[in-house]
Amino acid sequence: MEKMRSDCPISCSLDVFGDKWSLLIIRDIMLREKVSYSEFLQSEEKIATNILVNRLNVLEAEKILIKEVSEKNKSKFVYSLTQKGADLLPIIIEIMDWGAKYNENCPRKELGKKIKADKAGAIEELSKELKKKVRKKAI
Amino acid sequence: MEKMRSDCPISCSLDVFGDKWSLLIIRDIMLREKVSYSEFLQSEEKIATNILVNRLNVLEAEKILIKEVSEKNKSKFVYSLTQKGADLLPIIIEIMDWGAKYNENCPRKELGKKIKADKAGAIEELSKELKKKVRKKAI
DNA sequence: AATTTGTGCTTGCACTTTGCAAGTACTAAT
DNA sequence: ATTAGTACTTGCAAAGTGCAAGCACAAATT
Repeated sequence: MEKMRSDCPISCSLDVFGDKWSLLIIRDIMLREKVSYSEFLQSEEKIATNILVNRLNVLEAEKILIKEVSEKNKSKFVYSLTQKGADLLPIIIEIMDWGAKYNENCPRKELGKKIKADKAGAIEELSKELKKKVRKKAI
Repeated sequence: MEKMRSDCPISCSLDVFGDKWSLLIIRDIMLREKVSYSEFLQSEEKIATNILVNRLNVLEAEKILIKEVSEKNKSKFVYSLTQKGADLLPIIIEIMDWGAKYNENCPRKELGKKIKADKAGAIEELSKELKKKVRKKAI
C-alpha cells in the first residue's frame, strides 16, 4: 500500500491508480478481453515491461486484480478483476466519455457511441457482464 | 499539449490529467471554492510549488482552467473552470465514490453521503452550480 | 520614502520514477 | 536437443518529483 496523502477519497483513489498506466491495464481487462502480461504488452500505448510488472503487482496488492495460473498453459498467468476492480467501471466510462467529447483525435467507436446515446444503460449492461467474471480468490 | 500515446479516449484523457495532482487541483476549484495559487498550496496533500505551477500551466493550456487577474487584488490571479473543466465533475464524483467505498481511512462526509444516497441527483445539482461559474474567456 | 507582507513563480539539488534495451529463468512445444 | 513463448529482472539514461531557498512585483504599513 502506498503512503496516504490525506483522508480525502479522491486523493486516496489517486494514490492507487493516479498514474498514466494503471487505468489502461484495467481498461484492457475490462473492455478488451485481455488477461495476460503478453497481451497487455501488445497494447498500442506500448507500456514498458518493468512498469507493467510493477503496476500489476500494485493492482494485485490493492486487491483490484487477481493473478492465477492459466488452466490451459501452466507457465502462463491470467489476471482478472475483483469486485473492487469491476467497480472502477463507472470511472473508466466517464473518462472515456470526456476524452471522446473533447479530443478530436479520439473518434468514438462502438462503445463510445453507445455511451453517448445511453450512458447509464451502457454502464449497467457492462456491469452485469463484469459481475459474471469477477474473481473472489484463486481457483 | 503532451504527446499522444494512442487514439483511445481513455489514454488521451490520462495524457492530460493522469497523475497524482491534476485532479486534486480540479477538486479544490470544483468542490472547495479554492481559486488561487496560495489556496491550492494550503491543501492537506501539500503539493510542491513547482509542481503546482506546472500543473496550473498544463491545465490552462488544455483549456480546462482559465487564469484571470483578481478584481479585488490586481497582484493576484484567480483560476476558474471552463465548461471542459466543469465536465470533469462526473469523473471526480465517481472517483470519490469508489475511494470512499473501498478505503476505510476515507470516511464519507457531507458530499460523500449525498452521492451514496443519490449519485445522479448529486451530479446534476453540482453540475448546475458549476455552470453558473463557468468562464469562456478572460473577463 | 522605506519596510513589510502577500502573491506567483524560479532555481538548485537530491531522489524517484520512467523508458528503453538487453538478458535471465522457466515451461511447452517441436 | 532446440526453439519459441511467458514472466520477469537488470542496467542505465532521461524525465519527473519533493524540498528548501530564493526572486520579482504589487499592495499595505510605517
